[in-house]
Amino acid sequence: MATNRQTKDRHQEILDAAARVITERGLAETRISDVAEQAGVSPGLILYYFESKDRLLAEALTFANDQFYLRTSREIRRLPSAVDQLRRLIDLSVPGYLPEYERLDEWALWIEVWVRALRDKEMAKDREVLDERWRSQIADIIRNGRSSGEFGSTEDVDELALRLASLIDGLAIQVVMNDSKVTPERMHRACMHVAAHELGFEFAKSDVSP
Amino acid sequence: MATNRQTKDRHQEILDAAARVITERGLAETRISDVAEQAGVSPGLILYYFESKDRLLAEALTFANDQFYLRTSREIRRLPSAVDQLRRLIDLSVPGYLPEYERLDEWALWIEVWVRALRDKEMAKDREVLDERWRSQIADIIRNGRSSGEFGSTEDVDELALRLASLIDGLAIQVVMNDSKVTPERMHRACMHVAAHELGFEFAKSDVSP
Amino acid sequence: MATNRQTKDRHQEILDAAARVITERGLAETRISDVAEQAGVSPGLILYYFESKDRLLAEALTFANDQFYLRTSREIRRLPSAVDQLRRLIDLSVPGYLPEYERLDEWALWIEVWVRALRDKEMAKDREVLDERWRSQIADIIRNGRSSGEFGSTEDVDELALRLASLIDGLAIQVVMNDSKVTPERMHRACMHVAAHELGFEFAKSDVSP
Amino acid sequence: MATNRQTKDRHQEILDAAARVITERGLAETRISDVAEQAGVSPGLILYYFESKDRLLAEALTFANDQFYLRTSREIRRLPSAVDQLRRLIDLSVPGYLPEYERLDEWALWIEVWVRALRDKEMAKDREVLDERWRSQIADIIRNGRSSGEFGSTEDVDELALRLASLIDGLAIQVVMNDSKVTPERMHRACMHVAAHELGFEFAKSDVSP
DNA sequence: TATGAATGAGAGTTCATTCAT
DNA sequence: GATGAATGAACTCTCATTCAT
Repeated sequence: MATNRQTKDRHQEILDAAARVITERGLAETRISDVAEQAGVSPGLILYYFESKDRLLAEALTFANDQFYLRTSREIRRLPSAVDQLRRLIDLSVPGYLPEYERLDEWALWIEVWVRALRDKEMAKDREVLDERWRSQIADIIRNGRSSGEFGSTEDVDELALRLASLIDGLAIQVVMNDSKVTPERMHRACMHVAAHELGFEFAKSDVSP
Repeated sequence: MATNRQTKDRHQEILDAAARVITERGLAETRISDVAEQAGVSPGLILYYFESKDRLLAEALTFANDQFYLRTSREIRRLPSAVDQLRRLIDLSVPGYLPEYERLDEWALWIEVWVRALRDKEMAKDREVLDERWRSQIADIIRNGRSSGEFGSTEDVDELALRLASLIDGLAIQVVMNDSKVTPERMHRACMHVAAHELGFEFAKSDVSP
Repeated sequence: MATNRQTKDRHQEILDAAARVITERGLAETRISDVAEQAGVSPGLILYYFESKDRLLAEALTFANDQFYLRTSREIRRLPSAVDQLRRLIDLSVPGYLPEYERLDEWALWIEVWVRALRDKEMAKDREVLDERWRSQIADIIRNGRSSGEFGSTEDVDELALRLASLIDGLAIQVVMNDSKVTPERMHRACMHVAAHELGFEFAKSDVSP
Repeated sequence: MATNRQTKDRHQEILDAAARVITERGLAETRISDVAEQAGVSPGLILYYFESKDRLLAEALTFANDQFYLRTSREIRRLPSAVDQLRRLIDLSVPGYLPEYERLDEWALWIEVWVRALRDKEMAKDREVLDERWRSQIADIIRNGRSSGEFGSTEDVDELALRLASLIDGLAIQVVMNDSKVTPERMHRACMHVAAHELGFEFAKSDVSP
């Protein structure tokens, strides 16, 4: 239906606008009128589509993070080897590493998710689902690499995936905060180091050492 | 001086109260009147001691995190061997692992710091200082263990410290969010695993496997 | 346009209400909620139409004084002779002289303008414009009377207009303050005296002496 | 008594401080803490000497205007001829005319008195007394000049004094507001013109024309 | 006298939400 | 669907005033 179609578009448009505003101003400083302005509609309309500001922001956060996951996932699946996939995943995960994929915004939103999830059960659940999916993606890459012989045999894939994912999270926080000691390059090196050692393979020299 | 003393106490009392309220309600939901109530004083007094709500909350966050660091640091320095120190540091870092040191609150505050630091230069700087100090503590333990022969020789102490600290951060997020798949025990195991492997030593069997 | 029309009305309504409240309570004691009550709307709406309390009050003051000028001006222009015009202008200027034009309120507002203009550049400028316009009106009457032969030739019209306008201001202050020695009648007499002497003509006996 | 003496000093000091603050910030913007700071004491002490902020400000206003009157009066009485006295009175009355007696501050305070007197009976009464005294001073000068033959005979001294005093008030307002069309010189000329014409004498040429 | 910590009563302002059009 | 006027509930911050010391 045309109407339905249009409605869906408006939903998306508003979510997009909200995500952009949250990125710019932070969750706590985001007002409905900001989102309305960003979306080019009136504040009243926002609440016509979303039952409350709270619901809107929650949806916007998961929506944005979902978008990121999908984009990343699509890119990675295209690559032929597990080594390339893992390398790409790390490249994409380091905020500010690839000029064409800054990822600073996504990480900022991701941290906002954490804060909200501390007190919002719904958001906590969404976060868990997103995180789980992310770890699974890493685990899948590892399993593929093991099948293909690219990686050595590893005791427990899920444990390794957890360690890798968590390392990325922990490092990204610092990078995204502009920590002068933890640059994107240093984060990248650290991730590559762990990947190489834990999976028993050699990345190209250029990747591992500066 | 009595006056000075009292004034200092009030400052601390209010900061304490603020930290408690932030923990409970979250930074965004913390009102001056909440802090006043928690501290058992009038809202007006809060602004007699702190120039604005914003300044108060910022100070409360760094104050609380500072407190945590000092407590942890004091405990660790008391231990004789580097192995014990590292183990204790990990024990204390895992939220909900030690019943007597829940640490859930501290981690929640720490995440609030991150969000604020995204847009508040001052807070970003404070965060960097606190983080650096934390990494240094880990690095120092590693250096001590290497000198004493407890740990094998490691290529780059600072890199290792960064990896360990970041892993802890990344895992703690999930634990503190009550992720059903990432329990305190699993986080503990993951940290111990990395510590053991990267430092080339054996923890007691009971530590490594559940 | 209906919307535009309505919006304009609300603006005026609020300015009117504000002027009334300022008259009643004084500028310093006027609260937004008073204006809202007087206008029969919610306090929030006041700030929907005016960016701040300060802007509202400033606009209300100039608005009210503008209104007064327009009303007076319209009345005077209707009169055929310069003598009548000048007499009418004086009649209208003496607070409490004509029962049907008390003018006490307008003078009170005018004094509030002075105080504000002491520190508010914008208001100072507005005041100057209003005052200049007022003096011009007097000067125009004098010029007309000179052309028509009603008044004798006077050296400098603008100087005379300044003296007359200032005399009126200075006397009105005392009358509006309810000075027991400076009654409306006495002020009226004083103004007529000066007008007659400076312009070299005779008012009807009844005007000059009580 | 020493105590009494000191108390009196403190009273004066505080009144002085208050007058200075009112001049600087305006009556409405004057806070007790401002006065305290200006006087170099604690805010508490202000209310130890004055029963309320309102009383303090009212007293400060009349005090300051009283001071001005006394200073002017003393100066004038010293002069030998009525002509000189009147000229001096005018000189002193024009704000910004004499570099050594700016008088801008006093006029500003005087306008604040008017606003307050609109609603404060007490202040209205004080104002009337001060004003009356001022007009009497002018009337006395005129009477002296008439006795000495300096001035021609004038019908009604009090009426003339009222007209002169009011003219001065009305002009001073504009000068003190920095009206670009009403400069101190122009005000001075206007006052001298009226004085000369109404009293039938010739000032030195230099006084009357620019 | 003098201080300054402490209170409490507002006041302005913001903003989510509603609803008539 | 869409607007934007209107409301009302907070919330921060200010400041006169009190009072123990």
